[in-house]
Amino acid sequence: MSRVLVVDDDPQLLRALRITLRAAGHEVVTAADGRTALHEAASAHPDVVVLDLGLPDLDGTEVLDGLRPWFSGPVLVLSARGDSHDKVAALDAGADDYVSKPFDMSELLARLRALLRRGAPEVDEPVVRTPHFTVDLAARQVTVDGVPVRLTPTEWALLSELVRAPGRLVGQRQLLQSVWGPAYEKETNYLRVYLAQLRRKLEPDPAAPRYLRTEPGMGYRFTP
Amino acid sequence: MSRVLVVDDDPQLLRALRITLRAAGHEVVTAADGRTALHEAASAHPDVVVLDLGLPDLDGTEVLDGLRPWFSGPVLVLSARGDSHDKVAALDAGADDYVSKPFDMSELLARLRALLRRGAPEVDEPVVRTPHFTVDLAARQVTVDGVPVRLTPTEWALLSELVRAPGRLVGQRQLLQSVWGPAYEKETNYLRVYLAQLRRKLEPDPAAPRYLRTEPGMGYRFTP
DNA sequence: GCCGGTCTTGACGGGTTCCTGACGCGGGAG
DNA sequence: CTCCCGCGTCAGGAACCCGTCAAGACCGGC
Repeated sequence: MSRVLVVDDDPQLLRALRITLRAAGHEVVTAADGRTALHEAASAHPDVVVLDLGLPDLDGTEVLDGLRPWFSGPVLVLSARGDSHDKVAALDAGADDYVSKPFDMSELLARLRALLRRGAPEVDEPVVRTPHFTVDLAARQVTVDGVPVRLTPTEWALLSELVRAPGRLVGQRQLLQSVWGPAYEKETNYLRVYLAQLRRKLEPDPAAPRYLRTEPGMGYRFTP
Repeated sequence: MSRVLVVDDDPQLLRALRITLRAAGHEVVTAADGRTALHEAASAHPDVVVLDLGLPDLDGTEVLDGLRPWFSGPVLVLSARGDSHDKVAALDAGADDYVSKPFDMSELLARLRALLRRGAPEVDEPVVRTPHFTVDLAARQVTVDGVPVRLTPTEWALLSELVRAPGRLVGQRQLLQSVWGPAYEKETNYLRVYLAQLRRKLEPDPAAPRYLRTEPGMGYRFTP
């Protein structure tokens, strides 16, 4: 899902964090001291940094100072010291959150989710393009060859569900459930009707779908 | 500097927070229960919300749910309960930070600074122009072909909400919520009435809207 | 109390969207 | 070869949504 750089000098904690973060779907990069941390942050392009303040070579604030001029992603600071003076110092040095050891792993994960959630909209590409049409998720607008096309609410709900998973197959149950609700899991003819309408509005040749393909018996797939 | 909405039912804490935040250079708006909180959040346009979870009328999560669909600024949750399950729940419900009572005031301020630092600068161009009329968001004035037009408070609230998102579709729920408050989510006829009034005052041809377009079933869109 | 402006509320006609059933086609199974 | 399931297509009626108008409620200033 997203890349996390974990900086800590305690190998045991590092290992625990790596396992937990992997299980939560993150890609994990680790560093055991400040110098490596700065190096890894530059080369691995993490989305978020988890930084222990008690490092053998550099002070935690020094790492933050080295990071902040060019790294714009969120930084979550871990520390054994819990008094508020340290927290204020770290937060004002550029940290986005501060968690005292010992900490609860599920809370750490939730705080990471909150940080990533906020960072995501900027990085996330809310506009999907194909050679023939573009879908702007944020503005809720579709244009074919540059001219805006009007979609009904149902058409839009269906299209956005497909476009949010480019190249991936989306099961008909999932489509029906997220557009019409859990009670309509069996009404596959709805899909046929509305897919046809979408293709008529978007595809260059609606009879030979190029972007909104159907996988017989399984579902549909949007291929940019 | 920035506007803070503080939601807490303890008048003493509310007063302390107001004084401290004022001293730190913030503008402070307060609410003592969930309903007022949602209403104030809609009308006062705060940059950040400090939300106590233990409110007399609504559950804290309900306030978050009412807030999140349209409020994009950071939310810092205060709570008397400190176990990690509550923290995870609040963070996953859309909170950006979680502080347990009793808390250190300087830490709260530092966390607010961190949240505001990351928050979008919101350097919106305060004056929006179209070939036919201009909207000055800062001066609260609209001119059509150079001549000022009088708008009622409700008309203005609706127009500014639309103009703040040029080209983007604004859902009718969001419009109703931010103009009339969360209790009016279903009164879509208000929108019809006031959109008609706005079009009569602004559009060159009110019968064929060019700038304030309606997307049936979804909402309205301002296109410059 | 009166009056002007503003906000709410209800009703109606016209247009659009949604659901539903029917039909034809094609490919795989028997 | 035939049957049958799944898919695409089409069309019609019901339900919904929107724009419009007007009358009553509300609230301030005078």
